[in-house]
Amino acid sequence: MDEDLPPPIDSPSDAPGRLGEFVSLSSRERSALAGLLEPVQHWPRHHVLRHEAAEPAHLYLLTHGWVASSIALASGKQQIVKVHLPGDLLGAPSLCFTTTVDCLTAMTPIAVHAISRSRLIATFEAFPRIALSLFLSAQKERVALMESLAVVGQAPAHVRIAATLTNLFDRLSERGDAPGGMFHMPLTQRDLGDLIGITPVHVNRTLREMDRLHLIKRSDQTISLLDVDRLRRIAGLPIRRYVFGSNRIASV
Amino acid sequence: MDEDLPPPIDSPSDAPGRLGEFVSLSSRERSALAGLLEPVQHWPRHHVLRHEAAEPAHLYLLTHGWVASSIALASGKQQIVKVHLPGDLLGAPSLCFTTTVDCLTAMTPIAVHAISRSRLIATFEAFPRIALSLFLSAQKERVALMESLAVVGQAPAHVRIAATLTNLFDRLSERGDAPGGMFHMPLTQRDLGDLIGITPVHVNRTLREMDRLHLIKRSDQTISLLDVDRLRRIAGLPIRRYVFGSNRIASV
DNA sequence: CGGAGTTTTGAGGCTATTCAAAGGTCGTGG
DNA sequence: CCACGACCTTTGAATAGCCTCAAAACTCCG
Repeated sequence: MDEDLPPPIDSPSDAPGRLGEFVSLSSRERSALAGLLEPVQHWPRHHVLRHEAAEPAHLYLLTHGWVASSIALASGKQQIVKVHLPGDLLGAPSLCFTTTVDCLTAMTPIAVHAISRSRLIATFEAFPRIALSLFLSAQKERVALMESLAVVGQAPAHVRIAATLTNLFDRLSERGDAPGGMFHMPLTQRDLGDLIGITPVHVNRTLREMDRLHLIKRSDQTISLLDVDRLRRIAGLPIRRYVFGSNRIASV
Repeated sequence: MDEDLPPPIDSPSDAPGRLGEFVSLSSRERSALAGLLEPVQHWPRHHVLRHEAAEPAHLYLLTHGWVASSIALASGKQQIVKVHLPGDLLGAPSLCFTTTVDCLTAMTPIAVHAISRSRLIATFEAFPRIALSLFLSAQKERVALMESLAVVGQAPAHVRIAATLTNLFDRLSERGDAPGGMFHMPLTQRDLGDLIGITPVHVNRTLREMDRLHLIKRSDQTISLLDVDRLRRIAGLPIRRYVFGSNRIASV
């Protein structure tokens, strides 16, 4: 099985990906979104898509691979604030600032479509339902950050790891990329540390302990969640249901 | 004492407050926003405006006082993810979920206008520029959370406190509520702890140490930042400039 | 005046950090 | 094909920062 290679999003109707997740868009709206996408670009692992404190001229739609969004502190440490997966829109938080807020780094080989900031804003004004959809997606990202903050602020290392792994599992599962709790895990232990606010050394000891408890199994760059339910209970976060399906905001 | 009570926002043109911060709205748009506001409600300190896991039928525009948005973990601990000040829109993160994400608690006596969720969404579709404006505000909130996460994840206690105090100072200063670095500080040391992920005992020792170093001075429920520049350097976060003024997105 | 919540202080313990180094993996170039 | 370097993982030992428990002093409010 091609379990760690999600199908690239190529056809125009799929192109907007998660951009219309909360609002069912008309075909006119979907093609307006697809029209924003510049030709696909491919980049290798470790490529910096956009530095911190740069000119925020573009956003990116990630169609393949993983991208970390990170913030550097004066102390020299950095926090990864989000690991982006395929379908995610990158760079939106910098939209209201004169200079980019986060650094976007490829954690795997990636494929992205650039999106012009000014054209996106023009599309907002022409297509209010697209604006509504992206607004709701932004709120969803806010909630993800709120939960990360809660876990990093209040929980010990093994809980932070459990929360991170179940979160990745859930998001990968939406595209069928984590069958049987197993998925490709390109983050190094240092990356994981930067993500959850823990030293790589301590990440190692904690992972090793979770391994010993048969919560996870690691091999190569692959991880298996052996007991997702128990990991969720350890993480201590509620399962959230999106406004979707029947509640999804219908087409006009 | 009335000296630290900011003037309430009452006239219809002011009512939208920060809702139009990034887009200059027409008077028609402004009155559409003002029309969303239900009559003002007043609540005492410690009142829970909206519990976690409740029905998300309303948002709130805060016009007076401080409100904490918090998330509870299974461990019994809670994280305050944001301290809202007058002009802030409360409850938006829950918009795309079937159940509310955060708990909204008054930290002072407050005044709020409820906003119907469904009417807000209808307004989005009718007024694309309002949608754009609220979208940008949501991105700004996202950045605030990203910075909180970075500080809580990577910095020791005194840095977290410096970042929190300068952030409050900056936001209060926009409305002239922190003259000379002095402002009313209704958060208890326990609240501060819940906000930055530190035990109240350790918050106390750290505040006391910062007091000794002449960085801050505390009395009553009031705090003075004696050296804002040094506090900013300790916090280690860049000063961000908003897309505003000449860059502000003009009226059609 | 009593009671509840907040601030302050002390002592001891635990989690996570720092520093250091060895062993492993992988890609690259000789 | 092997040797090398770069990076990652693993392990150990000592330490620092923060937590827990506990209790006293203080403030505020009824």
